[in-house]
Amino acid sequence: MTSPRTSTANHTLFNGLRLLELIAAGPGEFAVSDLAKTLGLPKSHAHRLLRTLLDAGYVAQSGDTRKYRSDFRLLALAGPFAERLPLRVHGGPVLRDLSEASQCSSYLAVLHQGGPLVVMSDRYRGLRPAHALDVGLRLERHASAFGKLFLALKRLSIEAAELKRLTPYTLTTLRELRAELVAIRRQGYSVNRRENSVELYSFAAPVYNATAVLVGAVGLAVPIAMVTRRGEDHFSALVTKAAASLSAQPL
Amino acid sequence: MTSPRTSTANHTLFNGLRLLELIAAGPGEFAVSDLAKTLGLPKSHAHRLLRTLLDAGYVAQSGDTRKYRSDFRLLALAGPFAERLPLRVHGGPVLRDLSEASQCSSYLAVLHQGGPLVVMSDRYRGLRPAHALDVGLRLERHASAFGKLFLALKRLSIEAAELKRLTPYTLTTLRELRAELVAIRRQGYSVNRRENSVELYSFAAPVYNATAVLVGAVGLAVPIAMVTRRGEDHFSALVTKAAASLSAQPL
DNA sequence: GTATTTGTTCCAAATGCTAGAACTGTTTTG
DNA sequence: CAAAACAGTTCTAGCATTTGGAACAAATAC
Repeated sequence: MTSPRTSTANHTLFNGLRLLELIAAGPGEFAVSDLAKTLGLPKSHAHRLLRTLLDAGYVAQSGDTRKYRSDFRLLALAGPFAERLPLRVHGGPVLRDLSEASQCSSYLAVLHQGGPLVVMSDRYRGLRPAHALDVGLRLERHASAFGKLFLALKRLSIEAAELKRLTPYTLTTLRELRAELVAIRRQGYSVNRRENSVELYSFAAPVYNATAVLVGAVGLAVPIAMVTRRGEDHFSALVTKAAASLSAQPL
Repeated sequence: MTSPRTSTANHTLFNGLRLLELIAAGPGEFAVSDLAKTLGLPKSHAHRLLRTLLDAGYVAQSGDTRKYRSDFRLLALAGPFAERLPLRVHGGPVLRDLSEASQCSSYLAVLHQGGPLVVMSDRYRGLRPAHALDVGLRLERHASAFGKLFLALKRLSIEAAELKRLTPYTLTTLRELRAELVAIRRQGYSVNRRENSVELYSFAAPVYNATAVLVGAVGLAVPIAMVTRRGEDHFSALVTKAAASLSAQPL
């Protein structure tokens, strides 16, 4: 949902989807008033939309607090689609192996509407903290390993206005970013060095299908302590190997 | 989506969601005319709804055939919700082990709006055929192992009209079904013997949380050939064990 | 080459959505 | 403990929005 309203689109459906996204994204329950405020809608209107989502089975209402939360029907929407995605089908074992080998959270992402979007994740069992990337999340193009990888390999254009500073390490000038993209194209993988969160490094490598078309990328989020101990090369080698093994599958 | 329209609900949102479900469920692409016909809407109206879904990023349009298909944004809806479900989080390894041990497809289901709904699936690698149950699918209450299990343990009421015959083995009288439910309560698991598809047996066992509340069930779909070879007890023991190990987790 | 599809655009009519105010119950506050 | 503030829900009436038939162009079938 980028623009609040487009030329000729269905207002009701659009707002209903925004509402559903909001409830689906956050954990826990949501009050009507808060939802209405967030979306800039009158309370009664939000309430009506909620009732429709309720009837359709996408949200449920807590019996006592009267607040709204996601309901299981939501799974019916994305489930079949997700299960048919070749990248996800074959990516499961690859991510599992990668998480096992690196002892970190691993991810699969695709390029969607010009930016990276997480389509699968697998976290190393035993390691809690660094599991911030939910499936469906869109990442910053200039401050994520996935984003920089796609910018580099698809040679996408980007404007200076987009380069928002997120940490002291974020690349905020086109000059810096362009140099980085050249390096990424040369080495075949990308590294995000605390550019998005000061606690994390991340790595990403491209996945190609049988006809050599870029179809996605494999990624890895690594706490800084682990990077200083094992070195960047260790992790970049792991993601590159994982991406290569996924590229060998029939995608 | 049970009833076509409810008393006081948003028509546009409701139809838009039905449209999105339709596209998300089926594989491949969909033509505007077919979608309109299926939903009983005028073509121009369906087209407008599609444009809204397009703008929102939930569907994409093929450049040449002009047909519509699901797009990645769909994952953003269910992704975060699915990843936070304790049953799914802890169920992954359990289903994997179960699929490995049984060499069959295994499933996780919950009770939703009075019927069983698949929330996770894992198919045994190497075995293609019996992977019919998509995540999000709702099953027959009287002709599925999950359905009968929930009917038995939650003591739900069911009417004779619902007992549609699907195969020669389907239980189509309340008398038969009641006897079956008594047996299920006694043995603690349920078996579906070709009652839904003539090629499949299926097994289901209940999952309880720490406070002994029924929160879901573990299931297994087994081709008849394998049942005759290994016996029912083999598979019922496997699902029961898997369900017990999942019940031991913090759900 | 014709005829029947397809997806898309247009527009007028009225449906049904919108949003403010009123209502009821619960929680917070003085 | 009163009373005020705020929760979710219901009501209503005006008018913006959706609606759906018909017209359009392009692609496909015959």
